[in-house]
Amino acid sequence: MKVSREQVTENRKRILDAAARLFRERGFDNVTVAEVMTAAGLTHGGFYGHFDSKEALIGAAMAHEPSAHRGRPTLQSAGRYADTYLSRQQRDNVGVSCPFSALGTEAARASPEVRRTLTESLRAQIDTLTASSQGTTPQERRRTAIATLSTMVGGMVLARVVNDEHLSDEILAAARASLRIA
Amino acid sequence: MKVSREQVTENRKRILDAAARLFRERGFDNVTVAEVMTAAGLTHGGFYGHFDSKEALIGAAMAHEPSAHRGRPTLQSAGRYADTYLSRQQRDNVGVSCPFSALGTEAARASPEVRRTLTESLRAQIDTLTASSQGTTPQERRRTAIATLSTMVGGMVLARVVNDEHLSDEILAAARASLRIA
DNA sequence: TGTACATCAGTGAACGCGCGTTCACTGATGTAC
DNA sequence: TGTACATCAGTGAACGCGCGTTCACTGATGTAC
Repeated sequence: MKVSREQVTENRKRILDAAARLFRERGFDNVTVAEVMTAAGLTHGGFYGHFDSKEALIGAAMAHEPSAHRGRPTLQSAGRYADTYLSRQQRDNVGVSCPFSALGTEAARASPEVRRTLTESLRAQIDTLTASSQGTTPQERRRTAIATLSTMVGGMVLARVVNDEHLSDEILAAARASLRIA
Repeated sequence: MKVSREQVTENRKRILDAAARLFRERGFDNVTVAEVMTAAGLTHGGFYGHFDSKEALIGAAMAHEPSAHRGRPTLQSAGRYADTYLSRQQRDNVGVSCPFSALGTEAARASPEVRRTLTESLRAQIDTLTASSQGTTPQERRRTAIATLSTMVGGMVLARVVNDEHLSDEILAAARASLRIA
């Protein structure tokens, strides 16, 4: 049955929210179109009214700001941001975490659209973090910001791979302790 | 036709070499058993004489030291190791690179066996790197080593995701410059 | 404002391809004598 | 050492399941009058 225009917009948002979460939790290849639609409260047949293909959904989901992220405090200090990023809480909630730490190695092989989206997102994060990074010149602060993001992403990837929670916690703590943030 | 015992051992090694390379290049899910066998110079039907399942192959491939890695200089300094790790050469040859940077986000969802293997491998790398890391106490050197590995892995993941080679080079350089290695 | 009808978002069955896995067969290996 | 034969690694056709995608249908929306 036809639904109202507002409902269509709402449904699309729910599909993207579900996709963003499920892809982070299980990877692009281990989530089916039908699962995404079910999680969005719909049936799989309607999917192609919203997107051309699963690949198009992946592209849109990576460009989508999930509802779970909205309304979060964004103007916290860089140090607090990093501590939150490298928390056990984030590690254990991969569904709402940063796409680089949740999907980075897969994203490197994804469509040009996905890589373009993530590249822009990373540029924005570098610029933001540069302002609060240590260094005497703008160039040095930018270098520090990039290194900080590398440590955050790598620390989270390693913390999620290892099967020993004690070591995982140690990795998060070591990564946090090493950051040079104002 | 039956083959000699030495040939069986050699074939198994070739399957594991092919799998280790193909999985890094394309991810566990985007490589078929038939492709691995073809790359090893065999046909797909023989696969189950060597391994119980594709999942078992993934486990064995992650525990396998690929032939491409053997004979490499291992006793170089930590600084040289890090510079090599964070080189454009490594970035562009994902097939022979470190499993964490090539498959990290997928490995986090892989079988217990894969995670166990990678955890042991990471422990060994932490111990090795601790010896050449900065810090006044063993604990501090160990923390530095973990942070260094995090930066290396994260820097390589980010460098491979972005679709702008200039930015990618900049990430590698910034990550290299930030390391605190003796 | 009310009514008739065209539109079209969503449903669920069906399709077909790809891939992991199985299996009967082949023929070289390697052992028993 | 040579011969007969049992073993078994590898071959390639076939199976069957899962998943992306399609499509005829439904019925609520929203528009024309």
